[in-house]
Amino acid sequence: MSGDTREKILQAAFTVLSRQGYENTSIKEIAEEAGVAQGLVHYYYKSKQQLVLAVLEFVCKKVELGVVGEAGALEAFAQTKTMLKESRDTNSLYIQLIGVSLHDPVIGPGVRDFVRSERIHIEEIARQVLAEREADPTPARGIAGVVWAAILGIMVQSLVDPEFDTDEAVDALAAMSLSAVFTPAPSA
Amino acid sequence: MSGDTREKILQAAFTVLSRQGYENTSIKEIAEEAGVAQGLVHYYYKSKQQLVLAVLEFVCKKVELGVVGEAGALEAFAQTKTMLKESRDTNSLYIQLIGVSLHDPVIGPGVRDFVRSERIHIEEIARQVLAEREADPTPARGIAGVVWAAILGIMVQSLVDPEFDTDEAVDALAAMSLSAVFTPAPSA
DNA sequence: CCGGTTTGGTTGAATGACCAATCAATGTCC
DNA sequence: GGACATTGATTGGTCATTCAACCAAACCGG
Repeated sequence: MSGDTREKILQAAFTVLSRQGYENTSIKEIAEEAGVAQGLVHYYYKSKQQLVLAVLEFVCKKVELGVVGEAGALEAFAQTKTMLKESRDTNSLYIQLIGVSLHDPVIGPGVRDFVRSERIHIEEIARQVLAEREADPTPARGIAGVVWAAILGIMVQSLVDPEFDTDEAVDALAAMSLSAVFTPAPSA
Repeated sequence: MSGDTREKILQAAFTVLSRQGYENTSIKEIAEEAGVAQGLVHYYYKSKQQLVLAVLEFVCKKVELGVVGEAGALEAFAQTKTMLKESRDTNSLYIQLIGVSLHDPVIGPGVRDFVRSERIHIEEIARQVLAEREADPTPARGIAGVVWAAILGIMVQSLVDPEFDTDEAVDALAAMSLSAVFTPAPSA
């Protein structure tokens, strides 16, 4: 039952990390939560960092979206809204790891690849929307960068500030993104 | 020379934090960098967390912007560009502390207030731009939330991914923000 | 002008705790 | 009997925080 234990550890790690945060979480606590011996955690994951990266992948598989198409962009924003409401624990872990990644040689590359793939996903959506309007696809990359950035920033605000109006922000983002499609950007 | 030592400690703390990151930084190292005894750090700052919060305030005073007005919005985006290039250390600390704040009762409120005040600052600019166009000021709050969010997200990408094109993203953000002023958002 | 005293600043060693990672030993299934 | 899975004690550190002692300068009564 190897794959089973592996997953048990991942799930336990996520639980403890969500409750206590990265730097207040010890391998010992994760092992206890999973009901296994401390050494077993290191048997499956060479270091705490690799474990945490695996946890990030593990919990983000569940959140993955799969939208494309015309009104699909609007659909994607709607999904973003519920994601911001319902995956708070996952998002919280994500933000934390971004912070850690800035000074950790293992987590750094892992998070960077993660961020890239998300942005590229958004870029594809942007490209499709632009194609449907028969507009120049060039600004897609810049727009995707901004949209990803905005979603992350909204995520941060909704986690940090309980009074922040998340839906309002996502609506504003949707409006800004779509209006940008009509008025081409002035080049620097 | 009390205020002097205080500042020496803050500066040293920033140096070490920038080099090593929050969780790899010990009070001992900060004291060494400042050339004082370990105990002195706790004499001025009751805990590591309060010290780090003070550092954030200390380094952000230097970055503060003071722009308003018509083309002032464009000016603000230009300033944002150079801020993203030149204050990387400060930004890195900021992002890290956001992550830590999610599970720290001392740093949490500190960062939250920080984020709020920044967003309010942007909201004022947005309100002025809308006023000049004689448009409805209602969407200012939502727009400000998105603009702050986007700047933070761009900051993250530029720190995490060396291949990220920061200027392109800021240009796209400027274009999106300004075009949003003309086409009012559809309400949910 | 001068002893003594208070006060604020400063020291560095000691405390008590915690942790990631290792490893030899044990168990379990084929 | 061998490979994989699991144990938990051990190792070698690290850390934030506390504390008793030390120092110097300002202060004050005489």
